[in-house]
Amino acid sequence: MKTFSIGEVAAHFGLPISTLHYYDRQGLLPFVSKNTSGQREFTAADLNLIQTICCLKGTEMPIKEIRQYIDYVMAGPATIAERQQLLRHHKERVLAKQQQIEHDLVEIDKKIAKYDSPAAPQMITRELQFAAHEKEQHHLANPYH
Amino acid sequence: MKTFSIGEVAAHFGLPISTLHYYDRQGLLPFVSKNTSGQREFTAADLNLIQTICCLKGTEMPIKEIRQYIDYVMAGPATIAERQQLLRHHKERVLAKQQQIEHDLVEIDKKIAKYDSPAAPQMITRELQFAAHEKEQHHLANPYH
DNA sequence: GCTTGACCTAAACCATGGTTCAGGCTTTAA
DNA sequence: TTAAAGCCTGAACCATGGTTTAGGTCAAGC
Repeated sequence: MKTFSIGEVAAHFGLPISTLHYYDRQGLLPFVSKNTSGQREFTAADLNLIQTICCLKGTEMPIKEIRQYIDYVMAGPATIAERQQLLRHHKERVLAKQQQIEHDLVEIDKKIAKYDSPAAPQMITRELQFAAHEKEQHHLANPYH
Repeated sequence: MKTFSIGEVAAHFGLPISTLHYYDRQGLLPFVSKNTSGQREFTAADLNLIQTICCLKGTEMPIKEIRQYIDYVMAGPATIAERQQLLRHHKERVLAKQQQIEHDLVEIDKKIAKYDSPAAPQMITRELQFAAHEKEQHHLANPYH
């Protein structure tokens, strides 16, 4: 079982090295050791934890919260309940966001479908006219061209 | 059909007024007119467009791209194809991101389940020991406690 | 043994998406 | 008719999540 250089790890996860440095600075990689000449050596276990970090980041967990999670991990088995709570809470947020996106996508799909209709130019022209009319009614400048 | 003040619109969409000002500065609200004394008056049609902006923002479309879309809208029916392409492209990106999140959530769920097991403390202690062992093997400092 | 590519840190820089502040007009309700 | 609340602009400020630069050390191949 060999160890990996930062360049290898970066390539493996498709991240710039600078991002790994940044994560380290933010306290996300306290588990990564350095060899006697100061270079980071990543073990297999390290890669697993970085994989987890990538999952959390991929689901938009803020760095500070990832850091909290990592701190729990570093503290050993005593923090299992806290880790679980943190992950559960995160999961709920992500699911809620997924729901909202789902909803927004429906609206966007409606727009796409509308633009697909052969009657789209007429409909849109009418809408534009109505909008202009509405402005006029209220003695407002017409911003449409 | 009345018009709405910026405060009313902000309340309606659950946004700070400052965000609407910001959007206007970024060119997202060229369709909003001002009355003779310089205050914005939002019409019903304006609210519809802002609703669309909220959908795009809710699905993480960057401001610049929302602006492009709005520019197309302002240009009238001639840009229907461009609007559709923009929305289709956006939709694809959102779906891809949803997929990736789905995948990440599975991993997170595994963690949660693992922490749920009564054997979790033992498992985690063993993992920790193994990680420490791996470090030792490579003559690296043990960062765990 | 020397060059080249990989790595190190610290600090500066950057883009994005806002928020806050200052100073001044407008509208509304007492 | 006047005070309070609401709106205006421009500019400064901020947090987040990195990236870039500078100046130096380290390691691998020739």
